Amino acid sequence: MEPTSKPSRLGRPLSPRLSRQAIGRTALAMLEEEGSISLPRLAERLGVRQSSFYKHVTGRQEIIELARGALVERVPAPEQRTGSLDDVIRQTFDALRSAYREVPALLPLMLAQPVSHPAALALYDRFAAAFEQAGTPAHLIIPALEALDSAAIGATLDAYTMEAAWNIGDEDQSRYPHLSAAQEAVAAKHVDRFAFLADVLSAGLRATIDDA
Amino acid sequence: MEPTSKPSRLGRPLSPRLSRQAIGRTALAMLEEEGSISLPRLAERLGVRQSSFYKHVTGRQEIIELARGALVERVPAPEQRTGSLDDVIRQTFDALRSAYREVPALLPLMLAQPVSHPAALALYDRFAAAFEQAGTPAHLIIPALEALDSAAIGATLDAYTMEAAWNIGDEDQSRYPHLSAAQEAVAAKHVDRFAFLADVLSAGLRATIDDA
DNA sequence: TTTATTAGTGAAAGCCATTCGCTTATTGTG
DNA sequence: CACAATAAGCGAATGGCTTTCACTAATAAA
Repeated sequence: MEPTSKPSRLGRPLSPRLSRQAIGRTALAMLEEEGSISLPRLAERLGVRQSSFYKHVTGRQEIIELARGALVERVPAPEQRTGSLDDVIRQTFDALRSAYREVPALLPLMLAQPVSHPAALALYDRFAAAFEQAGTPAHLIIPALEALDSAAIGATLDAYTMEAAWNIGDEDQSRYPHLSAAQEAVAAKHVDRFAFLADVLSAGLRATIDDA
Repeated sequence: MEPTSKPSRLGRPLSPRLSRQAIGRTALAMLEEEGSISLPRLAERLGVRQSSFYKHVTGRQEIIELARGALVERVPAPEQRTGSLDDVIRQTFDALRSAYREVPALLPLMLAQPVSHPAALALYDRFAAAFEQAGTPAHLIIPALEALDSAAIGATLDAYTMEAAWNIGDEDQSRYPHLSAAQEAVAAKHVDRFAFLADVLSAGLRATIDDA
């Protein structure tokens, strides 16, 4: 006879079908594939009715927070024990950007609520440790992290949302002459905006930190 | 007899009660005061039923875009004709940040969709002109603007959302030692995160632009 | 004057998040 | 070992949301 799995339509199932981790991971996958989260569809994916979520979670917001956790799980720890400030800056920026770029649709949801998932806090803690070890003054660590995080988020959203957007409609080019000229120039030179941002942040952070 | 105003429950009203501008401005006000937009409540504010919106607008998304337009209307044009690159950088960052800080709740909504409002494009065009005039190479204007915009958005959201957030729960401080140490240090020194970001961007952008 | 268009209304459809009472399995206690 | 307490599902219902569509009355055009 079947040990676990499918039968029994009513009452507690033989083995649990949900867990906070499974919810977070599936929500993240749904965001990647469909671009949004809805509880009915999420429930369907997990072979469960929507009302079941509330045994594991207080509501939609917490599911988004679990998706953040699932995303953060993918970010690798900072590499080596000893790195220059430049290395740390670039590794941090790179790690954040790589994570975000795979699920841009999560960003607007994430940004609408505070960070509370332990895995996310732990990740920031690891980054803070790396900055500390690279000699950053304690009072500048958080500002530096915020700068990198903001830039990574912004760059991801720009690539995701804006790309098509301020590619201005052909006939309207004359309305925004400076903008469309700049647009053409950046396209012609295939500027790597991500590398540009990394350079800006590295130069700016190093200068400002050493100044202090 | 009353020339315009209230009577007539059915059919076209004597004078129009809605306009795209009014919708955008009221939506922005609602975001400032209530922190979110809903069409029923927006309709109530405007003395109208929700279905009326669809005579002026294709849907919720477009209303958000109109709110972006209303926000952008508040941003002053770049000051003087001739400014150093540093001036332009700081004025741009400042203008964006000042606008965003008054309606942080709009940011997650804005970020979920492309920029299409003419006033917003016109604003970016003015910024592009200022960079151009300050001698920025054409292919770096857009990347520089994106960097400033991202940073302004990130700084605003950090102040709005995170403040309470990675103020870690007291008992959990030991779980994130580096983060909470950094948190204490930044609090003790009253670091002005906004000024820090402005310095980082200014130094970084100038270095990277002059390099090219 | 007639006709077309415009800007409102009202009702309804369909999605969504959330709550609650119910059922069945598991866990802990005397 | 019985048996209470708890845990994890389900089903149904509520209330909010966006959007659509047929309607009505005022204005603009022919």
